[in-house]
Amino acid sequence: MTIPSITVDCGDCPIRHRAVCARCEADELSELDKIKYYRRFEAGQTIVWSGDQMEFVGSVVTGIATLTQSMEDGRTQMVGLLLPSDFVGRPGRNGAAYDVVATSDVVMCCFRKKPFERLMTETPHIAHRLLEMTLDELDAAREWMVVLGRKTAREKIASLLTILARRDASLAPDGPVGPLEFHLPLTREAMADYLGLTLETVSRQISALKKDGVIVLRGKRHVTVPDIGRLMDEAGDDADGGYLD
Amino acid sequence: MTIPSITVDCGDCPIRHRAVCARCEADELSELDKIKYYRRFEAGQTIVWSGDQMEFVGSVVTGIATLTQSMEDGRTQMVGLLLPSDFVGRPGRNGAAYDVVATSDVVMCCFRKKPFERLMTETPHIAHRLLEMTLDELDAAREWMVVLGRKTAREKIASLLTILARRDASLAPDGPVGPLEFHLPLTREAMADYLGLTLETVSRQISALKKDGVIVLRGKRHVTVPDIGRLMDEAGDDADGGYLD
DNA sequence: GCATTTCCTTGACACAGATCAACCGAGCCG
DNA sequence: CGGCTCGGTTGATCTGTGTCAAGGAAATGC
Repeated sequence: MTIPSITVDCGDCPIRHRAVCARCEADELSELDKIKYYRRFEAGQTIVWSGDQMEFVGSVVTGIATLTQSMEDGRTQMVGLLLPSDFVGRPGRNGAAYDVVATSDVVMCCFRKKPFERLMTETPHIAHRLLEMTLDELDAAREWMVVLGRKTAREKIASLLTILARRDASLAPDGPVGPLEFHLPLTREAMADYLGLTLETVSRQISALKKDGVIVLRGKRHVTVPDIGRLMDEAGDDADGGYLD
Repeated sequence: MTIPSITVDCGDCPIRHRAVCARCEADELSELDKIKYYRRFEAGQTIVWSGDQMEFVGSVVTGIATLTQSMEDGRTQMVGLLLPSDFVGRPGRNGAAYDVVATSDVVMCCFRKKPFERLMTETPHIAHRLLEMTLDELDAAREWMVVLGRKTAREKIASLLTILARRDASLAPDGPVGPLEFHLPLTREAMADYLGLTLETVSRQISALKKDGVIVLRGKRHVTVPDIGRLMDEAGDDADGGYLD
């Protein structure tokens, strides 16, 4: 539920990166440019396997990826959703802790890990940004723990839709005005994995929200939210995400 | 489920701090000592209210504290458990994001926030440690998301007991040898808040684990684990916490 | 065209965990 | 001592969500 607060214009990528990218600081421009490169992944492709070495860090430029963790018997829980501008990687760590999977076609703006880490240690400003970003992620993870531990299925769905709606709105140039519309970037099964539900329950609750007029569906993936306040009420959140800093 | 990996001997406190404390680096010794002080909190006392300014960061020296988040209707979810040596605070952030509550009497080794942040920006080593600690916490939070989203009540209890047992064992001088014993530092209600259950379910599952010989209780709070492997099986975890770095 | 696959919806039913309620034992206080 | 509170246990019952199953709609391939 973190709302992007620090964004920078990379100059190259068609998004505003959150936090770390070339051209964010004039000083580091040439250095970061030297170690920057792009990678493309196809929908369904696993970007990193849990436990593997990760040789890069970077940002999602386009597309959606997920962080998931699986139990031995196959139960899986998504622990993070990576939307455009989100950062991927564990600077200072060797192995990946989770599977990173491309849910749609994904383009990532990557930095080679070793040089990036060197740059990080030499550039307090970058280290500081990374700490901020990690604290944001920690906040988001803990916020999600409330969703997983205490919310009903309907509230869970509403919470997820609220995040996606706000995220889309914040990327739009003119901010959240009028009824929000967005494309659902996840299958029902992926939503279930994020919410700790089954796909059948997800489907039923979406149908229920539709029947009650909280959302309008065109096809199965295009969502219109006539009243974002109504949706947030359904999510059981405080009036506003509650962010402070 | 994070296993403490970096500990330092503070020289003053009767614990080995995780990560940041005076005397961890000779260079910063005098500086950190200047801004260090102790605070005592009574059981039940709220150390920080969500949203309030936090004027310190620090480590728990003795006692147990919890991080909790509440919904408007009173449902509460614990999002973190603070045991001796754990770090408290959000360097670089102003408001607290959660309630921090002392579950037992607590002594904290605190550093005044502003000077600590200054020191942090001037001392790459400290900044780097804080990033590592925050990544640890993020891993732990995400690990807990699997517990909340996908585990059964019995598995949840076993997961919590495993954490507490391992934490106690790692603090003991001779490591995990023979049957583990530890004091349950939480009420059934606090356990329920951590696990996304009701206190009745917690009580029932503990009784069931006791009946099945997975644990032995003396009184209501003293736990003996005859076979930690058995307990970990019950928790549904991979053979070992799965930590890599 | 038809077959196949993928994603989704809906129904019937089962069950894990919530809810409501009674009670126990220990500690504390007047 | 009696009365009270707090933390915990256990039983009876209810219910939200999981499970199992059937089938629909759209895309893809032959």
